[in-house]
Amino acid sequence: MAVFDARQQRAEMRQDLRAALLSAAARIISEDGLGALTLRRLAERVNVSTKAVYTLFGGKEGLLEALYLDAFDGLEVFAPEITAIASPQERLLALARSYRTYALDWPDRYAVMFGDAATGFSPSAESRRHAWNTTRPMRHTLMECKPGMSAEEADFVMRAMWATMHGVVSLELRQLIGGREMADRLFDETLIAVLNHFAVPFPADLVKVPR
Amino acid sequence: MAVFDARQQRAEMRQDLRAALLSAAARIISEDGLGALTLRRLAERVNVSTKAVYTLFGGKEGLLEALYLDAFDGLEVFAPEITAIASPQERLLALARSYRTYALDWPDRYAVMFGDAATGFSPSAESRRHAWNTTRPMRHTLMECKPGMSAEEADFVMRAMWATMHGVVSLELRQLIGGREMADRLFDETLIAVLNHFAVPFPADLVKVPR
DNA sequence: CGCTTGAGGTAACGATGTTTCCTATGGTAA
DNA sequence: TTACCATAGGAAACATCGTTACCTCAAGCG
Repeated sequence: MAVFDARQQRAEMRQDLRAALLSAAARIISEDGLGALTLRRLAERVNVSTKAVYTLFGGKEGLLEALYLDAFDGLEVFAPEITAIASPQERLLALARSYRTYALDWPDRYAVMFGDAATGFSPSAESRRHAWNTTRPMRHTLMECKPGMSAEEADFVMRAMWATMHGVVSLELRQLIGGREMADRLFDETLIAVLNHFAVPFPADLVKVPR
Repeated sequence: MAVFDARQQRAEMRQDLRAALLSAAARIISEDGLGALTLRRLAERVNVSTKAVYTLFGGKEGLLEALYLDAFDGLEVFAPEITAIASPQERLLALARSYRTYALDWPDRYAVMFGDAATGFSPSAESRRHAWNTTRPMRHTLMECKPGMSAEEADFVMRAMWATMHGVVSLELRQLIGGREMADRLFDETLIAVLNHFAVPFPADLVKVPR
């Protein structure tokens, strides 16, 4: 009993340290960008040595993979406020817009999710599957918008939506799109273009686009 | 005269060294990825010291900016073979597909164009304008597809196309899309969805999409 | 011909990810 | 209980990175 408690306490401390490192890393990234995430700086902030990152994550690559998973999980944090919306169409639109808001609010977290190979990190197949799974609420809402839609079709349309959302957001973050209102229109219109193409009922007046 | 020749020869050697560094850098990136591009390795391959990169580019960031511009210029290399196509619609489709081919053939060059801030490099406003200018042939073809289209509208539709193309290609490169044939369909269908949405005449049977 | 200017090599500097060595603490078998 | 052992984590060294003083030296100038 005492032994079990001690073991459990050790496991908890391990988890606590892991969580502390992850949150500190996320904070560093939010504050000074992904390039500022250094093992020494991270360790100093949590008051441990850099070795802790190796025992817990196996190195910086493992740390980045954990941050990758956390960043995708963060996408779902918006869901609670949105699931209350009755209309599936409005809910789908809200989910899509929250995706963009998330990316614009935490561009460096988004960079972890879609950053290139310069970081030396490439997510594992399992992590990529996890990333895809975070689109489940959106796929579910999508099927509510078009009853009778097969799961395969929903998957395909979801990928199309994801691609267009990511495309607009990615170009916007790199300032390859004009201004904010241009990106607003672009996001809504490409979204509605894809939904219309796949015959997903979507009232056009839902998206207020000045033409 | 002899003075001018000598000066010209010096300038030429400068340009030669600059070109040699750029091509060697591109080769290193193609061979071992963007993370393998090191000033020491680059200098060794061209048989100069790392200082040459500083006098010619001002540092690694300047080198990356030059590679950024070159990578976008590489997009237009496909144009000559494509401009021969008579039908504007088929030409537009060919241009779009060549964009994807370019990205899939040189993923690391594409990473330089759209890589995140982890490299510590962010293109200047002028470089971004140059990047946008490489879409000119596509915009021109777009206007041929829909006579009477204003330049502003063409710009907007071009941005929508770019976003969807980049979105699909980006997810594909990160293996966030199923297989090759899935990405094939996704690319063509999102493209046609956008063009249809903006009322660009585009024969549906031009894109062979098994439904 | 003496002077200046600038490109480019050498070597050092600070910082990074990683590894090696060591310590100490908690669990385990006799 | 006691002696052994496994493991987490700290300290410091290592290889490598981008960068920068410092120097050399050849080309252009009066």
